[in-house]
Amino acid sequence: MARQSVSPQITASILEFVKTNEMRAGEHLPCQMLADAFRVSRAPVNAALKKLETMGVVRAEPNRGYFLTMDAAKVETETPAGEPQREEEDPLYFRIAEDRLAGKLEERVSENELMRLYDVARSRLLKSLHRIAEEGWIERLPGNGWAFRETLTSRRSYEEGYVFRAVIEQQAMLLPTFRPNEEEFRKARAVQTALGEGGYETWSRAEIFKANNEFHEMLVACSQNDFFLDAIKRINRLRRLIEYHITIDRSRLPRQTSEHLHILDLVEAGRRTEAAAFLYTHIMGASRIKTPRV
Amino acid sequence: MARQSVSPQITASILEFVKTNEMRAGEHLPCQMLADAFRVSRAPVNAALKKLETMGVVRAEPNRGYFLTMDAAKVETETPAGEPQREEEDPLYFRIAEDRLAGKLEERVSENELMRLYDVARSRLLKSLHRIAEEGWIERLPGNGWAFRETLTSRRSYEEGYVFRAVIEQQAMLLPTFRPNEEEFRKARAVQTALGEGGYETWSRAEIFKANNEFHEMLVACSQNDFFLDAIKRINRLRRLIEYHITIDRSRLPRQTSEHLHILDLVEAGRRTEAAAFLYTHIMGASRIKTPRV
DNA sequence: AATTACATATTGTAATTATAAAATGCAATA
DNA sequence: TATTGCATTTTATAATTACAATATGTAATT
Repeated sequence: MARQSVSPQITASILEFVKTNEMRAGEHLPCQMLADAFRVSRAPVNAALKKLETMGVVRAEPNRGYFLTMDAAKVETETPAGEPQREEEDPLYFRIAEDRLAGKLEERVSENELMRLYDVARSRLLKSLHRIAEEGWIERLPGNGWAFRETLTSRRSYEEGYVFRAVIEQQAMLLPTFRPNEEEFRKARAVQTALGEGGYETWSRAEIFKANNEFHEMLVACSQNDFFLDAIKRINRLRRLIEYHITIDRSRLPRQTSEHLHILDLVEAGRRTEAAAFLYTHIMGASRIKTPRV
Repeated sequence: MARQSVSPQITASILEFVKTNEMRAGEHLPCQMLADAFRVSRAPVNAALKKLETMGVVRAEPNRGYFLTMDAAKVETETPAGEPQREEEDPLYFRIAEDRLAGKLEERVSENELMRLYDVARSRLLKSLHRIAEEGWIERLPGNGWAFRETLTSRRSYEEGYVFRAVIEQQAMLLPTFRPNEEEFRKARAVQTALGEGGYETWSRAEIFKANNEFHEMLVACSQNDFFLDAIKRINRLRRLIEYHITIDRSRLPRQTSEHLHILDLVEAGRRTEAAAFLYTHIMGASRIKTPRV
């Protein structure tokens, strides 16, 4: 009846933090530092740390705080698979997306109708609807009900999306403020190489999709212009919904990753115009081959 | 205690509808047609028509519906100034924007704090906050409270916005799907001419700003790509908040309108590349001269 | 055949709680 | 001096409910 806690998310965030920072066994995890990093108070961080202690990832020392019991590399495998790792996104959101894509939901729907259909409380439904509205594929009608926009379902808008991405990313790279971030380039290179050298056969669809998006968002972030980055992030959130329904053609991934690496090469060689042009055709090339299930 | 009605908005919409369609006295206003146009049911439309009847704009004929009593041109002046014409946007939203721009609101705020400060109910506050979140200049923190982003307040992001607009609009015009809409061009020409021939001295700041935005959005709409159009609309909603605080330099308006007309000329002459390049410098030129009050 | 008028069904909002969670101040500790 | 541990204050949410507004089916009217 009270609100649901954020501390499970903080738990997951701490694990992620430990991994990306490649921390070692014995390192200290100061409470306030974690709180600042995740923009919450110390309270939920403490709750999360207590849980991690029961999981054996950290151990508490009286009046000194929590310390890692194992190296970052070992952390994930030690995590018990039983507990829901990260909740962050309400499954209801995905159910609505699926049903809309599958044509099970009419263009206009009322809140009560959806509450009955999914058997959820209004508050929870509204949260998902607001999120969807923020992503731009549903909107409140002036009177009762909501209306889906065709963003997700039409072939035409799917193609428009690719054009938009290609233009934004190319232009972002051509901005005078564009400046490659060495550290990020290094990481991206590592990921793309791993993906190209076998990862494309074993990684999950979600992992592949995430790696791809992060590559492109990293490039746009180098433009140092938040409006370009926001625009790309916005459309990528949409893409995720549609592309999950497309069987990934894994045979194309080696070529994709080598193209990604080629882009990094060109940028680092200072051949920005070439890189931007290549990026454009790289994106448009991806759109022509896949076929959305609509 | 129950919800607030949409019918006042419908009332305003009907007046607008009558004017933009240049309807004449005696013309019929079918209920269902209006309901479809505004995407509501007949109920609020009937309520609005009843109100318009008391205002003398329409008259009811039994079993035949409502009919205009005057020509569209006369409608607005006949509207009693006493009633709030159109509410649509909660003033609370603007108060928050003003206070944030004036630096009266910290970067982090809690809902209760804002409720006390503005003396409003939570439900109303949340509506404004959600709208602001959708516009991208505030975000929910994971725990309690909300955090403003620097979108509105920093000089840097103000300039980034101009770059984004210039790029998007130029590129939209260069898309192969771009196709000028004759009717819209004609209307835009009329508005810009009126503005250039004296309107720049008499129109209100809001009217000038609206005309300018509509011109640019019309151009982008011709690209037939909703992602480009959405991106521009999104950033224009932001701009409205900031530019309201800048004293319009009316002496620049004749030049601005003549540039707008020049763009229309170039497009209609089929010189799209030139038009797009000119559009780019037109937008960037505007950014350098104005100075935001921050 | 289209539209209205009216009766009825349905919908979403605003107000009001109880309550768990988050935030925070401060003494104790390393 | 930085950090923890703990007690206290503050915050936001989920569940309920009443009711005005919206939506809609249908007979009557033109």
